[in-house]
Amino acid sequence: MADMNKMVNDITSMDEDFAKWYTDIVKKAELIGYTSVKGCMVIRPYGYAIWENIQRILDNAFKATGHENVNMPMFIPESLLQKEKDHVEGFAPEVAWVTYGGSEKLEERLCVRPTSETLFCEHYANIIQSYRDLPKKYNQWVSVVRWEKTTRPFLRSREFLWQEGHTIHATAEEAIAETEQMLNVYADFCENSLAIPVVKGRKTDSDKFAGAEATYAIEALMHDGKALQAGTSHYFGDGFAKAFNIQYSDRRNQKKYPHQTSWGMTTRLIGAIIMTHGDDNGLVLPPDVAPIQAVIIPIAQHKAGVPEKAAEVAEQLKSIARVKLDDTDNSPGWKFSEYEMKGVPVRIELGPRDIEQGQCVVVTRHNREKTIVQLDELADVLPKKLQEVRDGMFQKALQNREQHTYRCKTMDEINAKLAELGDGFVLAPWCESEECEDTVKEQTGVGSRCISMTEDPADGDVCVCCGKPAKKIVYWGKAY
RNA sequence: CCGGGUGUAGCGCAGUUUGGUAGCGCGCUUGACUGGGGGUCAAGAGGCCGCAGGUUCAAGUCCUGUCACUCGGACCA
Repeated sequence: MADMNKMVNDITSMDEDFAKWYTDIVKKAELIGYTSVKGCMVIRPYGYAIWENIQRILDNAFKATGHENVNMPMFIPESLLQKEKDHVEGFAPEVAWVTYGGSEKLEERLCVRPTSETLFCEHYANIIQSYRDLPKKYNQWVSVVRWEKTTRPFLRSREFLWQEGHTIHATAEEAIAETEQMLNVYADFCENSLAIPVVKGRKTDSDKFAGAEATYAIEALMHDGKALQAGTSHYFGDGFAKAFNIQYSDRRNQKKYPHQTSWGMTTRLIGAIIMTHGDDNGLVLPPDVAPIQAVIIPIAQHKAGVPEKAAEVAEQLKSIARVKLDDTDNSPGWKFSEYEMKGVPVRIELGPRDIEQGQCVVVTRHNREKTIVQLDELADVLPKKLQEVRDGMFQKALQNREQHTYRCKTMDEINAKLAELGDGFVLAPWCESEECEDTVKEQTGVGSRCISMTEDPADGDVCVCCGKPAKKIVYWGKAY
């Protein structure tokens, strides 16, 4: 790769952690996209194809749980954004403003949506009168803008693509159930389709979404031990409904405030894939979302019969998987490296020797294992190999997470574990005070990622920081 | 917002200290041989040295200004 030189030079002048980050993400991200225009991502075709696959799978899951797709405007009038106090305060520092329309100065500034709660609320206020109008379950696939000061490819860019789901329900119970359901949809998607093991948890108050009553998140551990928030699901209570005066009449003709949720996943998922699975040879893509699931590489193409057989195999596999035949005149070695770098899960090598014996060589990307497969069995073997790659990737990531999850009772223990075993998740009890949360971050470098949903403190557990009785078990970690 | 760094061929860089014909690697083009891990050889194309002033017989190199990009810190999907 041409940019390798730059990488090596840059690394020599960086500390080790940063060099690792750089190798992991910049080198790999450049294959599929990069941040270039004013901190906004340019996503190349290969990267966009990954996103399209992510969209397809998630969208099906949303439809299956009763959501409808809509599209809200990109611009939000300032007055509308101002309606919910916490919400504005949270987003104000990072919104981009439109102040001119053509050469005319606008009477009211328009903000470029950083998220669309306010627009959905405006919509709800217009359409909801009766309990019969509830629930409404919407989703939209759009881009949003947050004027970040520092940007990173796929992990943080000023404009990013995402889906945002917005729902409104008659009761708090229903809304809470929705919040949890979508968190589960996200977690299942990450684990099954992306082969990324995730921790489900609730955000601490200091970390929750601006305007939310509760924020739930899935957190994944990258292979360098840093944590990445891969998706969020918020429960709003009736705060937005009150701010936007959304009311419905219940069965007894009483005016009630409905309860809302929102949830989102972004192109950051592509960053998560890169950072979780990537290795020294480049990307490793989960088969479900890989643009090319299997690449066929003919060897010694000039020899009679080789191109014909390769084309025949490609044709045969076309309906089974996303298959590409690379019949360019690059050398086979070059192609091997190329598709490994691009993370193609399965490679099929087909040369004169193979053809003579009615076989081919199948190589799985995650472990680079070679298997000889009879050509007439290939159609059955390929789906199994793809599954094998998914499972192998998941196990590898899970193992990495387990090796880098430390149970700690004291601050000293946290520092010792991190120093000895490297960055990772720290599982430690907490008293629920914000002061302790801050102190832990200051003294150990790990911030609170989320509160465990599966585990509560045992009797006698005390806060890792202040020593008072613990109320929650928290996942701590360094964040991207 | 604070503090560093860099602008020279498509990409990555050297050349700047000490002013004197514009260089290297990769990529690209053409052809030949090759082909089971980025293969070999040959011949080519490609530059307003970020921009604007200044000093000088002479500026990529020195001076002044300016623009752009980038990295780290603090904040965030």
